Amino acid sequence: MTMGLRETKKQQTRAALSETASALFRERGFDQVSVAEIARMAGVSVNTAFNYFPTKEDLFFDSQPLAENHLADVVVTAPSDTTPADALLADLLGALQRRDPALGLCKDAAAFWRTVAESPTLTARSREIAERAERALAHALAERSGRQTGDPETHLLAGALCGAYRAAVGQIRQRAITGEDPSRVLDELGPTIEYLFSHLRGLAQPLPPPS
Amino acid sequence: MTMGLRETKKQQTRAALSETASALFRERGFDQVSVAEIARMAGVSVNTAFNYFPTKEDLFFDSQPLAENHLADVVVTAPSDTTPADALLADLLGALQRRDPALGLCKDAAAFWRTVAESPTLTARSREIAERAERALAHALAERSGRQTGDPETHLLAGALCGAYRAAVGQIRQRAITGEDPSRVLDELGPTIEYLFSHLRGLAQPLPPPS
DNA sequence: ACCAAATTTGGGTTCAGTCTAAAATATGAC
DNA sequence: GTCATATTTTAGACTGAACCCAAATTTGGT
Repeated sequence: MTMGLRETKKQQTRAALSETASALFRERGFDQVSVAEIARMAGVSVNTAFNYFPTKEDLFFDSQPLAENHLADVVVTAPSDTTPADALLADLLGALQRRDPALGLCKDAAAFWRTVAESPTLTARSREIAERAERALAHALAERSGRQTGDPETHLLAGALCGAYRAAVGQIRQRAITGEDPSRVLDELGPTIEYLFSHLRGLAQPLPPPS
Repeated sequence: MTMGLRETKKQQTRAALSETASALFRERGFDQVSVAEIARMAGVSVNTAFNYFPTKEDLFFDSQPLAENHLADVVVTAPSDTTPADALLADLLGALQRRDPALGLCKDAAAFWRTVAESPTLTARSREIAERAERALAHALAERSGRQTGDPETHLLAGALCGAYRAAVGQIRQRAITGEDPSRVLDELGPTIEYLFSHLRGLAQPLPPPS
């Protein structure tokens, strides 16, 4: 339980790597920093770096991990008389109002997402996460409606909801990156988002006719 | 006009690269073939290969290019009394019935998409294309509704429509890959797709209240 | 046949990522 | 404390994608 010296050192090494990586990426961008450089500055060999972080991207997202289960959680924890669309809408508006860092609505979060946007590799990784989030959402929707996992209907529904959600987040982040005022973003996008999701509402609850 | 020897040779080289790549990829998969090998078998240097195809993925998708403007085209060319959702639905069902290769609904197309699915790199690339397709769709929607490009509403709408479309195509391709009978796929997914898009219909036409 | 422009090539370099075998280090038993 | 064992770290070599340059080749026009 007390975690021996071995375990402690491992955590230190890991933290050292993650932190120096984070600092370097922040000041120079993802593609302008090599893993070798990070390892050197963390006082460790390149092999050790790859031992803790299988890819360079993992080194980046360690400090600010992308929550791939967020959408599913939102839907699962929503009260049972709420449609998935409404649950996601509420989540989005809430995040907007509380200036959630995941949306880039504060100085350093904006810098984080700018770094992501500037690197094709990181953008690709975040698309991958989004895809996993969509699958998780499909799973959650299936659970909620008592359907078996893998039911095509839940996947299509998840696709539409996730597509809308991602587009909304994308618009928000884009504005956050360009340094737009958060409350202006809220005013500008809030109604549009609300409008869109209100139309998505109808598509959630009724199961398709069993024909 | 007649295309001199120079141009002819270029096309030959290009074709040789594309074809040998295609053959190698088909029989061994994307990651099990190196650009060096392709170049060698095409009787050309590695540098020349990269001269014609900036990345290895381009070498793959040259034979079966992903149409990143398809969605936009569908919406643009649809009769003006049709909603975008209906246009996309019709396109999808049409492709399903005519066993469009883009859906993997024939032997070699299924193999193509299996190869894509088995390679993280190729999957990433196809996600990238999908994103561009979504942007193009947003642009087309803006055009259609006389709005200015970049209007957030069109982006959100495109996100939802594109999300649904992609999920549908994903389901179809997955079944095609596992060798399911195309007409069974149609029976199984057709109604679900129709159901989903019919609910998306309402969200297309009415512009948001000007507040 | 010759010159200029375009194409191809060889060689070199960087960087991510993998592998193996050898050093360094912690742990537990005595 | 010391020794055997397990774990971590390291050096070193290697592959594959991708970029760069300068030299060699080929082609088009004359």
